[in-house]
Amino acid sequence: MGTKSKDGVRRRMPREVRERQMLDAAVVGFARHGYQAASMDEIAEQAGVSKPLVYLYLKSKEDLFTACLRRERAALVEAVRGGTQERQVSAEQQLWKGLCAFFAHTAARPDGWAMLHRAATQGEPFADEVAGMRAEITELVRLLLSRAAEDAGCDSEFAEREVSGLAHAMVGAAESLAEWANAREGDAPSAKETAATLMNFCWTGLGRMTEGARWSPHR
Amino acid sequence: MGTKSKDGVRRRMPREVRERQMLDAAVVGFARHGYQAASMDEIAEQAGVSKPLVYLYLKSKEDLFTACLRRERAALVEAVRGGTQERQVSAEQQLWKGLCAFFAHTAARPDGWAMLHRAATQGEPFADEVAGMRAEITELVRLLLSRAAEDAGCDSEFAEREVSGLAHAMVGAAESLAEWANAREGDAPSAKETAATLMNFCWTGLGRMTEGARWSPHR
Amino acid sequence: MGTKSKDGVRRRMPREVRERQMLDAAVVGFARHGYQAASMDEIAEQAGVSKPLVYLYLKSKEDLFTACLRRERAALVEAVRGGTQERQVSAEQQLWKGLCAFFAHTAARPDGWAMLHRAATQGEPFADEVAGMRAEITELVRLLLSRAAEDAGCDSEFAEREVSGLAHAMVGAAESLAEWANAREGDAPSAKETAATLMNFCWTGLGRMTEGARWSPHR
Amino acid sequence: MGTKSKDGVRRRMPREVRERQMLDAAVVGFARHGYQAASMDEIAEQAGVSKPLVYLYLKSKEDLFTACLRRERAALVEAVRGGTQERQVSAEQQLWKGLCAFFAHTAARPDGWAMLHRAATQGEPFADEVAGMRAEITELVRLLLSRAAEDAGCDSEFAEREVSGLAHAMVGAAESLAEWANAREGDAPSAKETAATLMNFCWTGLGRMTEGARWSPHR
DNA sequence: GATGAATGAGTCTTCATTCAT
DNA sequence: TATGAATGAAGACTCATTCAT
Repeated sequence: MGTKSKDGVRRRMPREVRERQMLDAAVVGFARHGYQAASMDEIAEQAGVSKPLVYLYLKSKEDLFTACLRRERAALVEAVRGGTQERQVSAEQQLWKGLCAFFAHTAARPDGWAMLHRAATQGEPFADEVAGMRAEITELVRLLLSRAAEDAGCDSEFAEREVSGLAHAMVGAAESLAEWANAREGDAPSAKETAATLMNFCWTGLGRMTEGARWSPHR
Repeated sequence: MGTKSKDGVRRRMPREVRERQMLDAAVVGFARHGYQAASMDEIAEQAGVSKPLVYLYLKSKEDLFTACLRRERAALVEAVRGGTQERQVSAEQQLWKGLCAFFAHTAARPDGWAMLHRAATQGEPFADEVAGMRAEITELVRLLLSRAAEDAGCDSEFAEREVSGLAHAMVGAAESLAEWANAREGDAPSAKETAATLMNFCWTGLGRMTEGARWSPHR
Repeated sequence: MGTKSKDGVRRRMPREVRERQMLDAAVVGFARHGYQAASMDEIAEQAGVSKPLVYLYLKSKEDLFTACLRRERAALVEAVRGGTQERQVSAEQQLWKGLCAFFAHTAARPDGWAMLHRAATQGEPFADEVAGMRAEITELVRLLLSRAAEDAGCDSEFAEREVSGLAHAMVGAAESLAEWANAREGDAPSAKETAATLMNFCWTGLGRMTEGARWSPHR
Repeated sequence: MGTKSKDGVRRRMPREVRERQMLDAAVVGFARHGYQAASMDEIAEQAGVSKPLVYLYLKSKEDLFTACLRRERAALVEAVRGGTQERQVSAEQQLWKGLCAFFAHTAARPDGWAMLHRAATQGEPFADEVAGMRAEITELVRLLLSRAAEDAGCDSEFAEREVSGLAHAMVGAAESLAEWANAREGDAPSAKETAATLMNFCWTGLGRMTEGARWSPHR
């Protein structure tokens, strides 16, 4: 139980390393059980460390959770931003790259993503942190949609509020797809496949909207 | 504290009524704090009943949660089904009606919806129940999309798997929009507005897909 | 262990009674070990109750301590006041009665007194409560000394500050004597004996002071 | 953090010096928080040393406390003895000198005195040590009082037990006054003033007692 | 039908103390 | 000499749950 050297004694490790191990274990625990149900005992054991050490390094359960949150959030945002940063390409291409990066990341770090996703529905203490992340990503998407509209020569009628709603829908759809893709074992679709599904789903509609067309219930 | 008659004595009420009060209180508690953080004490007090009575009627916290889940699930599914049941109309119209019903319901019972939504990320004991509901709704959507494809004379190329993904994306988008709409205070959009946003977003793309067109990264 | 009925089952008791038992046990615990070292587990066991009940009724260790403090303080102050209340008699007689009452009380409730005494040197949270009690008693003594001076036709030279110091000395001496008397087992002096010791010690000096005489190091 | 030389490296210091630093820090800690609440972490940090070093030098918290106790006790007793040692002068003058020395010392080392004073109400482990000190000082006073009685030609009626009580009262009064004097900020009385207050208070009474007079409640 | 009284089991958190270097 | 790394043991506190009336 825990990281041991060859002669069965637990190794001393630099703080940095141990801290990473703890965060790793914590992410798994929080992802699987949620904030409340996750137990510090289990996390410590999973990290191969005694509980006091966890408290020495990470102060409290709340702080530990926040630290995990921040790390995973940073990793995710960076991944998504990475695909969106090239200024040369069109908004369409950027969105595509971003989606690919998103699905690749969520597939590569399923526990990290699960934790972030669950965190959205945990209690107040983390509302801000989580809302912040969601806002960050949604804003990213909103900007892209907005720019796509501009590229298409769309006038200001394509109001802020409408784009906002679309961005939220998009993010929700992406999250749901990520969950769905991760849930499959064996025949999980590739990140690109999933991203393509989403692009297929919405891009045309978005294009038509920029042209001023609106869907209406009457016919 | 609690429901009292004019002379200060707690009223004896038929089981049915008391049970509803408990479920109501529980839904609020679970919605606001999540399963783990919600406390039986608080729920009992909120329901105006002593704790032992809650246990007498609902057996355990887990059972109470499940009961809430089932009730809210049934209400939501029924609401959505209501808009989709008319066999005469087109799949498009049915989807539209269903979305309207969904957003209307989530707006009318925010706590119920919040609980269902949170439940999706609570621990294992309820995974089945919640997954069941999600599957039920997703299946509903999947059928509609499938039928829309058929209506459009689309052949079987529009494979099961692709539609499945779309249905998940759709449901995720709807959930996200519902959350977004509920979060707004004051200028919350109407159910129809929200539904229209979503239809705009996806319906055209869906149409094009049924025609065999696919979005592709290369141009 | 704990209060049991004849058939070995722990009895249900009205809250009031149980609360008193808890306070009794807590006073003993706090008196013997001090605030920090006293354990809630031990207190609960001593009271013949489970820990949660202690928390249900008394909220927290700090609150429990405060409750004990208040109860013992009230009892002590009332006891001392009782001997001092008769307005007819001289200050001298009142002081005498007060001292007798004080020593009688501290002898009758050694744990209560020990707790109060220890509390004076526990940490900040209780500083106010304890300081308040000390101030209350010291003020009582100060008034008596002041009045004794008046009775002796002493002018205002017998300044406030000087009386204040005397009152503190008096209280300190009394506390020390109480401790000393309680520590003896077997040949403990009676309350009256102890009170007489103190009166002997200080009353003449006090009298001379009111006449304007002062002790001085030079002869 | 800690004593560092100019180039930022912690200085190697002779054991003696380090040990003094630790005791100094410990006295402050124990004085402020009491034995239980004082933390070894804080003490080590305050001393500018790592915790293992504290354990290397002082073995355990209990030993550390005892060491502090002994040091402060020795310092206090020596200070008081210093004023009492001259055999030439009268018991009265010796008592006066002793009191002056006591109040001067407690004012000069408030933390040391606070620690000693608090120690009197800490748990069993130190009861002996503390009782020892109290006994030492009380005995000192008792001897003086006894000698004063002798000087006054008082016969053995002035029984041992009576003097014992008086000594305890005296010590208690002195402690209380020391506390009271230390608590004042700004207008704190000088050691001599405080000592004079106490002499005024008791010396006359003591004189009368040696003459056989006794205070009695009946007139 | 309804509840005040009561608890077993478990959680987070802290602290004095010791290795290994 | 001196310390960063690490932990066993214990304490405060809470919660779902049940008895006895």
